[in-house]
Amino acid sequence: MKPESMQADLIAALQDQGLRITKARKALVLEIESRSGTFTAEEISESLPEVGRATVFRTLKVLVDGGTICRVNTPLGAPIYTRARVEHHHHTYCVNCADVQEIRLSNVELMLEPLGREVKGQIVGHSVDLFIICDRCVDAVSQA
Amino acid sequence: MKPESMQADLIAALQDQGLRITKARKALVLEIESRSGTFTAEEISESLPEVGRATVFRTLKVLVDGGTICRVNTPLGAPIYTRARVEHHHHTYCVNCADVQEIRLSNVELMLEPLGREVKGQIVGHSVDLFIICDRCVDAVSQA
DNA sequence: CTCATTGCAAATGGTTTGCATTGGG
DNA sequence: CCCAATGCAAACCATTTGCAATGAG
Repeated sequence: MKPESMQADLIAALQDQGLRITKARKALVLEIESRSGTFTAEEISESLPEVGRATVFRTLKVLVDGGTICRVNTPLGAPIYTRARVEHHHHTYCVNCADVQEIRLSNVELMLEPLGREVKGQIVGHSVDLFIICDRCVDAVSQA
Repeated sequence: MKPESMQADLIAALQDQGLRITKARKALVLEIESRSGTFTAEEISESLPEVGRATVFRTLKVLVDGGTICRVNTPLGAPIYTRARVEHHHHTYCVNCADVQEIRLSNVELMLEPLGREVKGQIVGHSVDLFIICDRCVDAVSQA
């Protein structure tokens, strides 16, 4: 598993969308790959001063449209992005420290199915996000 | 069920939070009551030119904090507000016309319970939103 | 070569803040 | 009376857009 193979899919995704592989896009993909967890447009932009702000947003949008990364709207502040490692997943959002974790809830899809019957119209997707107080914060709070 | 009684709870909610009943807040509550479905801060502000923009936002926030209205973040554009008629509920969001409907999914709470075991940290809330193509839009699309 | 893509800077949309003024209790 | 709440305008933040310059294919 060479470092190149890690980003191959992201680059491939761009090509699949008929997009050019430019210096800026390569830098962005590399930057995203280098991050383990979640990130914001702002953070990426800060790390890549040589890439214009607008291009960061434009490229993030393209990646989201291509399904390779995933945007999570947070109640306050800017949306958070995560690599879409799994086909479909959900998130936990710590209401205290705003940390977002990507999780795979094993049977959400299954359970959602019966709900469809209660809904008028065609379900095309869903968002199941859990607001939590993460372990770190629970500890911090209980000590205060 | 006099019109006054309709807004009593909203006014009461303000008082419960130790807030003053001012002209601006009365106007806002009345305006919210007059709307059947969902609304945006912008719409309220337009309908009440005598109330300052900032006050609209300040008051909406207060009402959200008080739990009497509910803010739904939409993927694009400004958040949408709905009266929180039921203790807890969810939303359908039409990806085509952006219409938001408040729905009560009978067994969401039940089904979320087992999911808690998969999650580290304390669950304090959740957001289950369904992205749909509403009846109106399904019709429109199929005719095109 | 040519057109997609870029960087920049200015514009935008939604919301917040500072501050002097007003008015509810 | 006093301080919470207001209106206004300016500030703010994240994001988008217009446009001329660049560079990938």
